[in-house]
Amino acid sequence: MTTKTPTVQDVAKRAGVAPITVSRVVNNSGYVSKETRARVEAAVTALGYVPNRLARGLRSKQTHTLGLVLTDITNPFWTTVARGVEDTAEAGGFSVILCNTDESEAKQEAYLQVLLQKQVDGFVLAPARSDASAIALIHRQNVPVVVIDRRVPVEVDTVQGDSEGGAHQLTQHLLALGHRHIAMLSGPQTVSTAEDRVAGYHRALVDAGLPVDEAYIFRREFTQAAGAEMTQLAMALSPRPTALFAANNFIAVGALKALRKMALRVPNDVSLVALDDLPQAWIIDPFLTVATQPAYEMGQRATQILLQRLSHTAPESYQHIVLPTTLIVRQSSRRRK
Amino acid sequence: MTTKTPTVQDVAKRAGVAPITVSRVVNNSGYVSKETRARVEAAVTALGYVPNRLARGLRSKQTHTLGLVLTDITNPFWTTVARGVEDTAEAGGFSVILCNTDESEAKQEAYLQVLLQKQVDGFVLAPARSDASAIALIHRQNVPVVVIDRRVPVEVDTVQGDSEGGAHQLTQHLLALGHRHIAMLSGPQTVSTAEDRVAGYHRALVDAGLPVDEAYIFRREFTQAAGAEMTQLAMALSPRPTALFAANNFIAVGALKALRKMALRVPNDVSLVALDDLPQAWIIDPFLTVATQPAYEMGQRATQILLQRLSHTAPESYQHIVLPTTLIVRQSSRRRK
DNA sequence: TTGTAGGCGTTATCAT
DNA sequence: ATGATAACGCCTACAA
Repeated sequence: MTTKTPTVQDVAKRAGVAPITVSRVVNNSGYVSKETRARVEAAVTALGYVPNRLARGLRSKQTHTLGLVLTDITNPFWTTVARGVEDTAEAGGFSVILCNTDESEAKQEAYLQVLLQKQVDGFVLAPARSDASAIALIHRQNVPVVVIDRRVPVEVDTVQGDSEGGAHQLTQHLLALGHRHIAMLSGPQTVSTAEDRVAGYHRALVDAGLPVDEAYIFRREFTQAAGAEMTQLAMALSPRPTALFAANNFIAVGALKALRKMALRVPNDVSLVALDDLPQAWIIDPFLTVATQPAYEMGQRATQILLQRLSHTAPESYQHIVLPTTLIVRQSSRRRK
Repeated sequence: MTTKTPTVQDVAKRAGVAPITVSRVVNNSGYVSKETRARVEAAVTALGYVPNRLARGLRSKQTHTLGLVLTDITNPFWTTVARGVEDTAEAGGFSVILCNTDESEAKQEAYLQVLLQKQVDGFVLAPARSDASAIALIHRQNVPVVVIDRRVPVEVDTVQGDSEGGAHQLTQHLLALGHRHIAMLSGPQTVSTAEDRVAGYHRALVDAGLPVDEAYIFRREFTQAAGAEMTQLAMALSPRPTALFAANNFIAVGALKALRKMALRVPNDVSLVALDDLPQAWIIDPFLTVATQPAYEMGQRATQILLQRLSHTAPESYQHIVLPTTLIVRQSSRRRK
């Protein structure tokens, strides 16, 4: 089977028109008479013509493709963000290439390079670290980026959940229940989201006129294993915390598993709250008190801003969107005994 | 900022060589003297040159990109498959574009078109339906495909889990525990995987010399909602089933939720088994008896075959790989009282 | 409403 | 070991 794939030329010849006319029909651009259009369309289907986007992109400098670079595709928070991005992009006539960095800077740079080489028109990026290097790399090629979920020390559009506010909400909730020793199980210090959550926790304590004991603040990865480890350390403190704050959903699951191993019951023996929900699809019986972020909307908003930048309908100045979290009180938190 | 992005030409000029030499350096192809290479590399970094993959693909007819088209990215079975594909592709120097069809044929066709236009070198495809149309569309453009998870009525490479065998295993397990009325909660009749699981269930009953009552076999979507609905219907049968067989993990979760609503306990009041496991990351306390498929390996094998086809090192004849399932007996199944 | 000419950035082919 | 030339398939710019 060496039948060369048909090109605009072939279609044009068959329809008895010039190549450019075929282009106009296929792209719905410019004037084409009804009859010509019909003839061209017939030729297209007869030949099984498929436009070559490489050639199109090479010539037009527009690939109508966005790069979406996330840190953890196994976390439903991120798959939900991805849905928001994808739906919005599709509605705007854009495709999305999704890449997963596993929080690795090396992987991130490799993917960014590939996507830049593929001439994506723009990026939605959750930087593996809250530093400027990734954004600098992209900006160097004059490609727009919207940073999602995290802050970075560069001027760039950003869309985040209100980590600080959500953490404040949850901590306040625990304080109102009478808890005075609350351990904070957070993520890496290099990720702004983690530090914002620590800040919200901090502010709630200060607001309540309570001292902040650094020994009760833990910083590890955003993983189950880290959550379990931090829980063990926290429960060894004296005085022992009566409540735990998990800075994300994976940490919360790790905490639950560790507590179960230590034969401690939630919320009877210790209260547990988390920022980010657990995936409803897998939870038979939701019981965790959480502050949830509007993940889908975050993806939507980020993409809208990006599309506006691409169509030059965005305001000159960079935008910084912060979307509020929602407190959902369930059964994992209760009044201190 | 209207600084045009540098091209091979610019690099060539700066290094005092011909464009083709730059190409040879960047791609490590052909002979280049040490000194020339050094000069070119210096020019590349000085200018911040990034190769244009569109132009490269247009000229060389190879994009080193694979299309991965799946039916449900929210299901960890599929994210695990995706990991297997991605890792294998990356090791072979290929990128992957991941698309999610939501089991919709319309979405599937749209994505296939876009990917074909982007000139992907090959596909790993989980067809939304077990029919030939999608594969025909791809084959028409002379692009190789490996079908994963499902059978199709066309000659093509396939990689599947042993659905029939796994279902047989699980049913036999329930029969050995004394269950005689087992309801089968399966997926759509149009998906081969669902029907293979029904077939395995069927064979186990026949092997045991038991009659097969079609009333105990349900076919809906592979979703939680469908699982809950089928469970309600099943538990209304007379005689009431003492065990339920969920044809996938989502159906199992739906069944669990429905049973809980009916105040029926697993496994005290009814046994439940499933094909496909639940994601360990989110399960505090795994208790479901399952037959698991080697999802990661399925992705790996499919990609290996695809890469072999692309390098013309695959055997002439199409391959049909069937990977065995593993029975994991936990606490959701017990002897009939 | 339709067409002509040329070039996007790269590499295959054929020299030297 | 390096280079000149052309071509990949499409679309922008400019006619007619």
